[in-house]
Amino acid sequence: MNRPPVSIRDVASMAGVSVGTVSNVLNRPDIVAEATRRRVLDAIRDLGFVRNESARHLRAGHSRTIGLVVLDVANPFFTDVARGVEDSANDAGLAVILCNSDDDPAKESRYLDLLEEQRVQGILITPVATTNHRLEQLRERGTPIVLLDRRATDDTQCSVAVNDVLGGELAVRHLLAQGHEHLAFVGGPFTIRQVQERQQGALQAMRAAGRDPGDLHVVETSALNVAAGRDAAARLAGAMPRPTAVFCANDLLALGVLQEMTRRGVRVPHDVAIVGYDDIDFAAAAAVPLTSVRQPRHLLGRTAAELLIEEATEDSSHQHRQVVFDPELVVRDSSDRTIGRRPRRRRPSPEGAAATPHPA
Amino acid sequence: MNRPPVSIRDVASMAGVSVGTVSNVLNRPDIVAEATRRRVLDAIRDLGFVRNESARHLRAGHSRTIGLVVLDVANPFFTDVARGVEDSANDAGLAVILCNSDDDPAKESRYLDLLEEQRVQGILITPVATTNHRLEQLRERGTPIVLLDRRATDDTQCSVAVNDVLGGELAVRHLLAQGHEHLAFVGGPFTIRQVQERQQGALQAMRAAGRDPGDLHVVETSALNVAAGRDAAARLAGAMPRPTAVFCANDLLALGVLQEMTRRGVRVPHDVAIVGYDDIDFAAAAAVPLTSVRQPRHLLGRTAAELLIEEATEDSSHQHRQVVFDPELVVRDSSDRTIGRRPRRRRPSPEGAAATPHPA
DNA sequence: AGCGGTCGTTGAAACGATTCACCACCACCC
DNA sequence: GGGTGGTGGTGAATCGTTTCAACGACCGCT
Repeated sequence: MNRPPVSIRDVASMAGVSVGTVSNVLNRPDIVAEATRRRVLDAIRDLGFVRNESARHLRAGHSRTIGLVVLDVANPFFTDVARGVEDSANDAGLAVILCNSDDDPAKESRYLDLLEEQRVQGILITPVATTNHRLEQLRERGTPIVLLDRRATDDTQCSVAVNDVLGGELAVRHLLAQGHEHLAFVGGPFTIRQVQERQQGALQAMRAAGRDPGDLHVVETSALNVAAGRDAAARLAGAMPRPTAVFCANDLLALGVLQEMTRRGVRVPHDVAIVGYDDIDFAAAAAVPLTSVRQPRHLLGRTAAELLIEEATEDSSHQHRQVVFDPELVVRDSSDRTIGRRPRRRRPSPEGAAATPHPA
Repeated sequence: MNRPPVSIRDVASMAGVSVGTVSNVLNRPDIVAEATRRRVLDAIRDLGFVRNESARHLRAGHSRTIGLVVLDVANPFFTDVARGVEDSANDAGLAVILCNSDDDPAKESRYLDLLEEQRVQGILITPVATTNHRLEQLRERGTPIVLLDRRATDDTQCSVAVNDVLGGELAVRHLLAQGHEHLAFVGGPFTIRQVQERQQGALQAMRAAGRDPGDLHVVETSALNVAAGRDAAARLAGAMPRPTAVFCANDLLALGVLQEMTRRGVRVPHDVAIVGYDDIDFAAAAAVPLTSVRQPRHLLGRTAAELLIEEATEDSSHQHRQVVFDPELVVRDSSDRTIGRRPRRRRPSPEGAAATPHPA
């Protein structure tokens, strides 16, 4: 069953050439004579020879892998980011080592050790804490690092993030343009940077429209899930004046608000408009398709990986960049005042994307 | 910035010992005298020495990584499985290299090459095709392979899967127990094994209850998404007699059915009961919380990784095993006939689990 | 014939850690 | 003093590949 491993030396002796020639066939086939090359390739095939990457990399000094450290792959955000990273790495012939820090600094640190021992070409990371001695150290020792979904505070490193303030602005600007007077923001806890920035964007949009930011009815939630959304909607329903438009810090909250409003007989979007954030698959598939702010997650991952690869390949001529992507507003029925005044449009079903290619 | 890499040799000369001793400090610290050990450890710290895994593995003959090849990590099913794999690998001190085959045999093959070159300890894979020459070859050359979410046809390999027939049986048995007479199955296309097996389970449950399997009203869909579910519901609404219970091949279909039924004024669960499959996060958070069949996804990944590690570690005494997990029925409002006849229970909110820990 | 230039191939020296046979040293005891 | 044992450390060989100086063969040119 377990045949002895076959090395370049075995190939060489079978083909009647030196190991150097075999290596040339593998790496610079053009400089080897046609006949020799064929003999070597035949031997490789017959013996089932497979290159040993460890040996290659020992010589090269670094491996053909990059590390990806995220808070949790089970989170759809990171899932899409990971896809982007992988696609990009794949194009460059690199493998991706995936690590979940679970928001735990100790676990993060262990994974960084592991990646450094693997001599990865570079590391993409959403660090648990903002300042991180281990990361500094890694960078000093020559491992390129790119921050994911975090903005670098100085220009000694690359980072890739999405502009959450703009996202909040887009949402509220849209609601104001629809003629809404009484707006609410639902989100929390405010210790989360994203929640804060999205609210900040909402306030900016108010100001820009000449409205008093104090008019924004803020409902702080204890979490970012559907249940919290339902609670928030219950609180909003009793408010005077009742807001006619609600911007939620994420889609789960928005779905909760939608459910509770519907249950209370408040019609969406006729009586109240709702805008969510993240554009998760279910936003489009909800009972009332949800307007939402979409982040270019796949692109985020892709770009981060490209920056990393560039930094790892370029010979110290690399210019660090802090890329910030703009999110995009996807308008659907939940915030569309024209609904009901004209025939219901069946948009080209976006939920096709929500299909599970694998049904399990 | 880029300091020269520091090797075990540098450590040795700084500590005034031989490289062998440094290696001993790293691998068998107990056989080194206290004083020497401390001197070596100090040198390691001062120089910032980091072991080179490539070199270790070149000697060892295999690396401390395992490969995970799935159809698509963006699919929540595989996301959870991947988490399980990673947790397990982490316990064993192994790193996971993540690969998406995208259901493309060519891409799968490329990744298998890459993993073999990395001399991974083993590979966990959901193969695109059922028979796969590359996999045979890999196994013959000594790389342990464990099939994920596929049942091995012979006992020359390990596999880990979930019993889809039983899942279908559980769903329909439950609906029959609730006293439903007219049942429907919604799912498709039937080329998908999971769809087929879930239907088969449904039929078995009918037979076991002494019912004519022909009574099951089957609606084949073209896809497994929300839109297809809505279409199926439209078709069901016109059927005579109209089924009072619908079992859907996955949750997206079920949510589509739920939406369309509600839109048509058909009340769930009063007029029609619905059972889905997969227990995705949104099942619990839907307008009417959805009864669903839950698969132990995390456990699936964990177990697969454990089998793989066992096979890779044990010295040929390994017994191949085909593990099949049983799914579990999670009953919620959508199939609960008692709803409305008694005060609405707010169950301990399961959608807490649906929170995005990372809000982005 | 002698020279310079290609072309194709060779062989050995790296890369960095591990392993193992072997040695130096000391202690102890007959 | 010579044998025995134990402790602690050494140094060379090894893993499989890449790289590069060097070399032989051959050709064309003077």
